[in-house]
Order: sequence, then C-alpha cells, then structure tokens
Amino acid sequence: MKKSFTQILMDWHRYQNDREMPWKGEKKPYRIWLSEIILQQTRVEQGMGYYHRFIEQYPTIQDLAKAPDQEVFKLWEGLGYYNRCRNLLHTAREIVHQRKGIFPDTYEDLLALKGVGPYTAAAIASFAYNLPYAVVDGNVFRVLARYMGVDTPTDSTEGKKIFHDLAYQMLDKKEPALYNQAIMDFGATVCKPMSPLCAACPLQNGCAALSTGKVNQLPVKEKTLQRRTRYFNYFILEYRQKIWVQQRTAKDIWQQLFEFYLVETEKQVRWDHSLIQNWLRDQLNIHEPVIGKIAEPLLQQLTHQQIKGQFIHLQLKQKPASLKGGDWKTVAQIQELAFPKLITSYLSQLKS
DNA sequence: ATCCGGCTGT
DNA sequence: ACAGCCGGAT
Repeated sequence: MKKSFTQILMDWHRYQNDREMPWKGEKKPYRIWLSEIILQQTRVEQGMGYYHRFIEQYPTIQDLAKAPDQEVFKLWEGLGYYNRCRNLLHTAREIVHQRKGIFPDTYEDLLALKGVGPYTAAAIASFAYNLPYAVVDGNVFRVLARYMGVDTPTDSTEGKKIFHDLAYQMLDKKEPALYNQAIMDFGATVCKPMSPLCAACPLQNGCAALSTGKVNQLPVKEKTLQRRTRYFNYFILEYRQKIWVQQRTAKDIWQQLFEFYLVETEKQVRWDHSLIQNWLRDQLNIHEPVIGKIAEPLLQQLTHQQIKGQFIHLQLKQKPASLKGGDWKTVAQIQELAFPKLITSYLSQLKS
C-alpha cells in the first residue's frame, strides 16, 4: 500500500524532524497563545528570545494581565507590528477579568479573541486541546501548492478557500497537533521558499511541482505591494539633561511607541545650521539653539512604507513654551520607554 | 543594496 | 481590500 501525503509527513516528523523550539510539546494554552502571537509575521529565531523573556517575566496570564502597558511594550520593543502587543494585553486582561482566567477551549471562542485569527485559533485548538483544526500559514500554502500543483493565488478569496479545504483534507484527524507541527516544520526546513531540498524530500515522488519543474513558481501571490517613502526628521531636543519625547497616538505606524520631536517632510531636506535655526524660530519660537550632530539619514523598511529618518541633536537655552503633547525625560526615564527600531538602532549606533 | 517571508484588524 | 515591522538571504 502506497503511503499517503499525510503518512509520509507524519513519518518524517517522527523520524527526521530535528527542529527544536522551546514551546514544542507545550500544552499550557497561555504559553501556546503567547508563542503564536509572538511568531505571527516573525521568524522563530527572532521570536525565541522574546518568548523566553515574556515567560520569565510573566509566568502566568495573571502576571501579564496586571503588568503596566509601558513595561510590556518595552519587552516587545523591536519585534514590530505593535498591534500584536496591544491585542496581547487586551486579551490577557479579558481572559483574567471576564473569563476568570480560564483560557477558551473551542475554536470559535479562540477566534473571538483579539489578535487571534484563523491560523492562531487552529494552532491553539490543536496544540493545546488536540482538536482537529488544520493550520494554514505560509508554510502550509507552500507545501500544499507545490505538492498538489495548485497555482491559484494564495492571497485571493478563492485561493484561501481552496487551501483551507485542502489543508483540512490532509490533516491527520487523530493527531492534529503532531500533524500541524509536522507540516509547518517541513515547510520551514525542507520545502523552503528558496532552494528547497527536493533531492532529499520524502514527498518527491508525488510532488506535482517537482515533476513539472514549477517548484520555484509556487505558491503564487497576486498582489505586489506598493511602497511609499516618508521623511522623518527627528530633532533631539535637550534642555538641562532632559530630552523631549512624545508618544505616537495617531492612526499611523508605531502607535503607542515613543519618539523625539518629529518633523515629517514630503522630500529629503538638506538640513544645515541656518535652515535648522530658521525652522526652530518659526515653528517653535526657539532662539539660539546649540546645534549638535546632524546625522546621516537612516533607512527603515516597513510593510508599505520606507522611512528615511534623520536625527539632529539640539541643546536649548530656554525651555520652549510652544511644545505640545510630550514630556521632558531624563536618559534613565527614556530607557524605560519603547521606541521604534529606527530610533533604537540610531541610539545604539551613537554609543559605538 | 535590495528582496523576501510571515497573519490579523479595520 | 489594505495597512502594519523586522531580520536574514541574495
């Protein structure tokens, strides 16, 4: 009897999969949920350290729920997609306060949690409770698209349905947790996006893409994202050992993170002393600033935008009355706040 | 220097 | 349908 896709995958997982992750085999829903939220849009290697720090600092969901926002954001700093952090806190508090700390244990209830979509609900349902839900993530799209030779775009409405149906069809209904882990690990280590290991692949015999030479063309995506460029000019305003910072609250990138005084411009500005002086005088009524370092612009690539960030250090002789919405903080206070990567990487390169 | 991969909320 | 980050690979 020929072995099925599912059986081959399960055998590979059992005998050849040596990918280790700290949450593998984990059964506590809190830990599984936490690891899945951290791993959304994030590589395992990058998320690992964050996972350990979160578990150490917040061993239970009660610990997380009672933590101050700012502390959690600081721990999340650098991971990106800061909405995930907001949703993480929201959901922790909801579970503790509305559900007596008891984690939901059905797919529908999991899906209703903020920050939990179909993928994460299926992951928690299967890993924590061994319920028969198939995860559909980028790995699953890739493995199924190649093995089955499906060229329907994965980001189309039709494609989503096709791949969900296929994923459920292939799921090992008796061992959903093991199967889901198997297919994702397989996609990550064998059926990789670039240079997949087809020669050593246990599924090579039945692979449609391999036999038609289309491995490198699958999976298909229909949308190519558009990027716009924005210019963020940060004035690092210093007055008596304190620096002015504000929290980002607008409906924009980096919500709830902190930043220095921001001047956003349409185009690259070539800042020189007279331009800076005029700008400060006209916009903030600041006179006779001591202009320090004018750093080279830094690039930050976001999902749909490219940020060109420039930092300019200024020491002020008087406290400007016209600054609104922010605060003067000491360096020690600033270290407690979470900043976007653009800013933390600028600050860290300052020291070195 | 540029490209690529990775889910959820509105 | 579209917007949100970062690191590693190329």
